[in-house]
Amino acid sequence: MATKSGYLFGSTSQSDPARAAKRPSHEAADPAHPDDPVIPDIVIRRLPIYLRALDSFIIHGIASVNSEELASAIGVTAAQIRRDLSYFGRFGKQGKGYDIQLLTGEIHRILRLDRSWSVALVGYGNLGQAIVHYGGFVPTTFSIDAIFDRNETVGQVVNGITVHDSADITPVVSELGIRIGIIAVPEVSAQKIADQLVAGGVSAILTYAPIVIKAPDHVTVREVDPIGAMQSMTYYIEE
Amino acid sequence: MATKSGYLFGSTSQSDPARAAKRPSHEAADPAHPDDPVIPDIVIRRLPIYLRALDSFIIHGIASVNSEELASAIGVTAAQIRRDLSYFGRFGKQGKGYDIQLLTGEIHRILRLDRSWSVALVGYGNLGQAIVHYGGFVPTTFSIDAIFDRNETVGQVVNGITVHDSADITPVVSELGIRIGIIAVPEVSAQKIADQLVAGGVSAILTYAPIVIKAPDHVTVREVDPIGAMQSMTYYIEE
DNA sequence: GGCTGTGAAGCATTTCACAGCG
DNA sequence: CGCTGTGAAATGCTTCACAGCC
Repeated sequence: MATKSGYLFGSTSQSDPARAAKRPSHEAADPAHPDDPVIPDIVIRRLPIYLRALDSFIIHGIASVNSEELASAIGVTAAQIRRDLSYFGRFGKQGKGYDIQLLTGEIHRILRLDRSWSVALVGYGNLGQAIVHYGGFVPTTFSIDAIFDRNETVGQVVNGITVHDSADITPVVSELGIRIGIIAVPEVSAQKIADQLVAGGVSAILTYAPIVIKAPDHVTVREVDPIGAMQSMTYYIEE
Repeated sequence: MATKSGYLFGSTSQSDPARAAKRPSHEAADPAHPDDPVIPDIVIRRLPIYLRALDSFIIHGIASVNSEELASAIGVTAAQIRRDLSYFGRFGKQGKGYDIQLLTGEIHRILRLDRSWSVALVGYGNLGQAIVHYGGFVPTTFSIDAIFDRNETVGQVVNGITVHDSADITPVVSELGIRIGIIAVPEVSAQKIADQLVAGGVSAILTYAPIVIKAPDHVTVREVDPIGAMQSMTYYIEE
């Protein structure tokens, strides 16, 4: 359905602009929470950051934090944290703060990270291989269950799964019921790959290709754009 | 000095929150353009996207576009493009639109991409290697001129440059006059690496480590966070 | 007493809509 | 006549500030 925020395109993501009527639309597709007061996408994108900070507190053996402490760990204001969380419920205790274990659980539930998600990776070149072997995926709830590419890598077995030909994206993704796709192919083929993923039933796409991926409204697209990030930082470098 | 926008942390970046007084502060450091009416960081972060779209038009042999065409190629509104560009000058022609060659040149100048920038890469594991071998860097104005790591990779020669020991970041970066650093090391060492880079004179940091990097105000930090992007997309996946 | 949750206020960004130039 | 550039309006997000619960 509709979309969210739109200040910039998010850390990623994009889409059509003034499509229907308003909503600058981009990155986000409609929430699977039609009833909610429509939570800003910006808030949704901050939740993973809160999660990381909470993890860090847990590791340090801390059991509860107040909004002030959490805020300074992340680099935002305490009011923002309280406001963000208030969109979803009342997780704190006056005079106390937030129980970290509890809050972590709530955020996981909100983001639907309290289950595991199958992911399809398209493109098994340098980047794709780095993604597969990246340890950072392990502690998360995502598991790469299908890999696609063309050329010689097809047929190769990685982590127990066979690299399929990109031509089979739609049927394989559909068969496996995969809802998340990662695009790690060159720009020229990115849009086509996205279309195939969508046709296979994917509704969330993370793309590393530096182009604006067009997708239906119900598909969320986020873009990882290190080059763009660098190109915008040079603006601020003082000589 | 100060900072920019702050809606989320940008596609990346972050920093302290209510540091001085207001400005949510984050990602951006003061512009090297103290006189300008202070351009929103969000606008700066969109310029690389405009650049990509313009490139694509050039490749297709198109010489000029109006705001409407450019907008629909990117997925934003025409008004936004006109407003964004108006922060920097008047690059269009009424009744005509924008000359692509000219506009590309102007944006390059604005972002200071009309020169080449030396970059230091810290971390030469899977990710670091993928970054070095990533073709996407070639057509840009960035060149990795120093690589750092620990362990066995030290001393190895890559693309003509030797992998230095991370202990030497500060002196080497300083010696080479490098102003941009890329952090591709595990979370635990990321902050320390950032400190070393800053001590060496770096004022723009692109980090792949999923933690909030603290840096002085004059340093711009942008974060690439694929895991966070995925964790926030699951919110929208409809069953 | 401390700290959350939240109206209301304050800002920032986007969009409208149109005067006016080429 | 088309399309830019831009006041002014609209929208959206963040921060203030405080009532009220633990």
